[in-house]
Amino acid sequence: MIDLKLLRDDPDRVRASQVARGDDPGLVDALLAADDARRAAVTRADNLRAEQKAVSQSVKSASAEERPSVLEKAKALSAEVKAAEAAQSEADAALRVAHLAVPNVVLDGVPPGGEQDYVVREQVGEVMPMLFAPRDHLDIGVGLGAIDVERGAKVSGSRFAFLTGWGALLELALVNLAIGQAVEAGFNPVIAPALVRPEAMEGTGFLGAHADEVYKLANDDLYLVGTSEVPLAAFHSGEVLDDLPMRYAGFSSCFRREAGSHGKDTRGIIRVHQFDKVEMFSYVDPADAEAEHLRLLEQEKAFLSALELPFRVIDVAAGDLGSSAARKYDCEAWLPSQQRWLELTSTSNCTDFQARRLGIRTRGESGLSPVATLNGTLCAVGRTIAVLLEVHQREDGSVHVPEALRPWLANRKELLPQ
RNA sequence: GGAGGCGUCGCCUAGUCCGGUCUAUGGCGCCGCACUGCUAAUGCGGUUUGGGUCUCAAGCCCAUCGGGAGUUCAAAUCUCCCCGCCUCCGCCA
Repeated sequence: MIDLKLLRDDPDRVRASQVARGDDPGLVDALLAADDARRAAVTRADNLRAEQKAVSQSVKSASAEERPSVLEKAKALSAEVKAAEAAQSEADAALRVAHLAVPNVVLDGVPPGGEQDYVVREQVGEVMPMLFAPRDHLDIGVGLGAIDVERGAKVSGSRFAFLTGWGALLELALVNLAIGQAVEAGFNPVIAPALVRPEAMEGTGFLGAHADEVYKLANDDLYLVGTSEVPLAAFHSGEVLDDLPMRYAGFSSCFRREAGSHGKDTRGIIRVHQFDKVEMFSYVDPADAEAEHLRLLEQEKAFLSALELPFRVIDVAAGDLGSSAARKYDCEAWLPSQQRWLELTSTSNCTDFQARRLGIRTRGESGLSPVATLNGTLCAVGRTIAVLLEVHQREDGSVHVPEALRPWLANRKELLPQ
């Protein structure tokens, strides 16, 4: 939720943000109107309550002959208060709807426009031309006995896979490498629940426009998380944090319905319903948010570099940001089989937008105020395995093992087809 | 799954039986001031959070006793539902 004070003081800035996102600036005026209406309703109800309270308190001290008329007056006021309170809760609800409809205000420098309007910040590593026709990760993975999508489909349906043998060990190696790097960098490691209550899902904004993406367990009123950003953000909900910054690296399984992506990335394990992920999450003072964002990006770059993968960093355009994000950087690795860049990590600066909704505050000079929250992928395992296999493949079907992963892979320098 | 107990403004706690005196008691901690070579001790004052009003300052007003609904002129207190924690029983990797 955006800061209503900012909205009242500088509505043009919020309108400009909407325009940059390709979103409706009219939502800003609707929110302003809802805010006005609510304040009017609150003032009216407050005043009536004050009056009622006074009369009500005089009931006890009233003399026997006064009492009936005082009681009558109190009853009449009580009914008025009831009506005013109903009007107030209606106005509250209307404000909430209008408030939730306005996404975070984008930061200065974010490229305007849609999905295609990203700006490439840098490229790390070179895309080496393959001297043979590259195979895709599924072919390679099947050859290694590392990926089994047929049995995945038999047991769980399409977009599910088994990781077996070297595939299973690769996952554990990646997770170990990622968690180790994060701990080294001062992140507190966390194994997070993958099932959360509605409030956690709502508070992080995942039941908005993308509610279709989320698995729900209706019998238990619980949701399966699509990322450990959800439990990590909700971790401190409703709390006052005195020791900022706080940094976490959470490991969890992630579940996505992929409702809107029929026919997209259907082959292999690039887009599946269940995968594991190591996610960084930071709570910081809002003044430090942009610096922290770059810090998360550096962690992602260091991790991909350790895997010896060529990648580029893009500054995602305003229209392609999630509603909570004020800025987002993606790292995209080169996928040889498709000759394209594939998103491997994504880091978002949510400023105080998410924290306001979750009630996560810190003590400042002028009392309590929301913190800033930031999240970033350190390693989305399945997709990273896919890219690793493709980039490090050799003509004979063997796969080079980056040095950083070898401690967990029996010190192998290469994986050989079965 | 069954039975019982508990939840008060940072922490602990009084109040709940029997509705109005609760503008929620006291202690600890914290902040300010006084006293004092320094510290400590002592004394005095302050210390929930959110919202409204406003010269966005003081002040004033409203709400807030785990959450919600209800009864009532009036609810921390009575009723119902929900959530969480604890104890015991059952089941279980």
